[in-house]
Amino acid sequence: MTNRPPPVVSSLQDLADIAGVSRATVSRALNDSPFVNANTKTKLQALARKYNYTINRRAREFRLRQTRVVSVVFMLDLHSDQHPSDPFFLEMLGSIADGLASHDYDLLLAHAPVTDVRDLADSRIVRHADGVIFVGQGEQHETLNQLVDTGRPIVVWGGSAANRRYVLVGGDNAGGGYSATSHLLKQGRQRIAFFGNTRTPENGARFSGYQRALTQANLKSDQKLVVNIPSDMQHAQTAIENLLNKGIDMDAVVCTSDVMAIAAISALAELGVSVPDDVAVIGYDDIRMASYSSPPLTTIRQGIQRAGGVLVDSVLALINGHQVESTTLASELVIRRSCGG
Amino acid sequence: MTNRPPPVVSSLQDLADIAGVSRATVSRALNDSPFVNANTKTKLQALARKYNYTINRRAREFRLRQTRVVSVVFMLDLHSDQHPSDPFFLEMLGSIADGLASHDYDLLLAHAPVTDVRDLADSRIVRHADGVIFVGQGEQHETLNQLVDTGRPIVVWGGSAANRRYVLVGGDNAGGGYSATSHLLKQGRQRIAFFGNTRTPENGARFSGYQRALTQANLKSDQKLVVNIPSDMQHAQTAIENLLNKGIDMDAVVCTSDVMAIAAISALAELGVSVPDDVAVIGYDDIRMASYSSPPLTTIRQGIQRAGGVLVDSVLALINGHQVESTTLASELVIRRSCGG
DNA sequence: CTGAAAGCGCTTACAG
DNA sequence: CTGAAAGCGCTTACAG
Repeated sequence: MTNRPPPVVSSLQDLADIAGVSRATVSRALNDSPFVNANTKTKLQALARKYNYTINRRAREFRLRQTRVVSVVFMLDLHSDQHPSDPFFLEMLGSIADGLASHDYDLLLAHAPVTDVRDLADSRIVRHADGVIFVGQGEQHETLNQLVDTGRPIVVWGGSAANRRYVLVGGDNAGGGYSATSHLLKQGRQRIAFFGNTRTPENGARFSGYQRALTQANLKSDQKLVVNIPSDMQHAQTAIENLLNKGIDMDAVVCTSDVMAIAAISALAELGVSVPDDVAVIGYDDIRMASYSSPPLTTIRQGIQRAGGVLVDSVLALINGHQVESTTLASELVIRRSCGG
Repeated sequence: MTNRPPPVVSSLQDLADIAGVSRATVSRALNDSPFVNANTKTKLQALARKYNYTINRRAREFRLRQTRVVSVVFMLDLHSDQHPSDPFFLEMLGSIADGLASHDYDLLLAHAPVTDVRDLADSRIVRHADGVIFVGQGEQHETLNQLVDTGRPIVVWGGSAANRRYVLVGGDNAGGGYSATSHLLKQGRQRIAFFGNTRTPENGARFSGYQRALTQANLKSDQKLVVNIPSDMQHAQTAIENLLNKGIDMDAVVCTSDVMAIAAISALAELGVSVPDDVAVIGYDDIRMASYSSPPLTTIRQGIQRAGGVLVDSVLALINGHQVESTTLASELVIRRSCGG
């Protein structure tokens, strides 16, 4: 007497043959359709588990003309040739990945910088995904607007910009820039520099908050202290060196990212300037490392975990044909030691 | 007289109808098959471009039973409940993403921690990809071995381990641990601590290098200075506090990651201990931020850019049925200021 | 509630 | 070099 090997079940039909039903019924059962007898459904689902069968995803996607993939595009600053080594990106990516996974969607990662919509609309990134999440707008607000017009579900993390047609999720940038600057003013700082690329909507809003705080304190902003640079470490370091070389008077710096702030502190220390005694430094984002810098960084927290969830919920809603509102998440001042106080 | 709208071409058949050939010929032409007349091919390719048509990827993948996707799995330390906020991961991810993109493969990101092979082998991550790159082995060497037995193309970034059956790409960890420790000894340090989870193959090898350097200098390692902790910032900070609280004599720390080193420096500074005057700190990885910490970090460089390329070339070769050798990349001591000298 | 049938867009062995 | 034909594994409108 020979043992027959267990049948290999690699399609709906195989399972249907075993169960003695049609593959249509198996399809319905496994997709939890209401149009199957509850018993049949339970039996079929158990059978699928027993034979370790799951629906062939490519076939299903092909049939349904969907991909069940969401692309994530990081908008790199075109003026900075650095790779995105900012941990803010990784934390955001992790939070998006978690959100997508919980809805059984895959995450397709786009790494190349984006310049032209037409290229983008035709790219694998957009064509092979049901929707796209952009992290940051860079200076490509208009490109994003045009992409919406192609009808693809897209959601953007960033700051508000005029004539926006895409769904936006972002922090309260004007508020963040304001509270960072106010905090510094409360510590008695008067010569406060601003580091960041103010052409991006996020940083533009942060800068307006900075200006508002200054005005409110009856100070006017000094162009020499406004340093328009990409938000990376290299530029922050160079900016500190330039300011110091030129002998420009300054007692604080507002940075548009934590990595800039960390690099600024390092550059200051290297030149014998004490933080926070001589110059206070405040960051933005509250990446994990902010607690572990020397000194620990005072910064504006963007709720990164929450952000990922909202971004995912928003694209998914769009994909499912729903109307979606833009969202602004609260920003919070986190006081550590880099500003004294 | 009315203008007829340009025909929408959304399949091979549509293009074939326009060209007056069969869809088989169009398929061959667009896939650059040698079995088509060169002129026909050129004409058809031009036509495809004109009508902005590209082959439906899902249909093709379904037909060919391939996905043209490579998954990337970060092996998180199961003893650390932190998200992977280590920039090393992001830099590695970027480098892998670049490599994959240049071969027209998509990157599927896996974020959930991995425990059981059976779960893993059945997971979307493995089933919906042509191959998988694991970054780090964690303590799951055996799990990885079992996964190879399922016949899937997998490549692992990590350290060498006994009875390995998977293809490995990694740095020279023993050499790295050795040169880090030797460098410290040359600076006159004698009480050198080691921070890291030595149960992972990578860190185990680094630790053996540490021990070898010590032995060679006629010092023996002191168990009180060997701190077995996950390679994250929180644990590094706590370890410094513990050592100092217990009054354990120490003049240097070898860390198994740059983020640990940065956190250690911060903890030391908070407690009034000067780096490098009182305690020297050396990191591992040479993430971008290593140049910008305070003080700038002396560390062991792992060629992250090169690593991504090798990992990608290796999985792709495996996917194409080739034999693949494991690779060891050289490690390099990068001297900055955190160890004096 | 269930099944037979059509069809999604592609590739390729086969025949010419 | 080219085409007709089969078939990948699935879903769903239609009929019962």
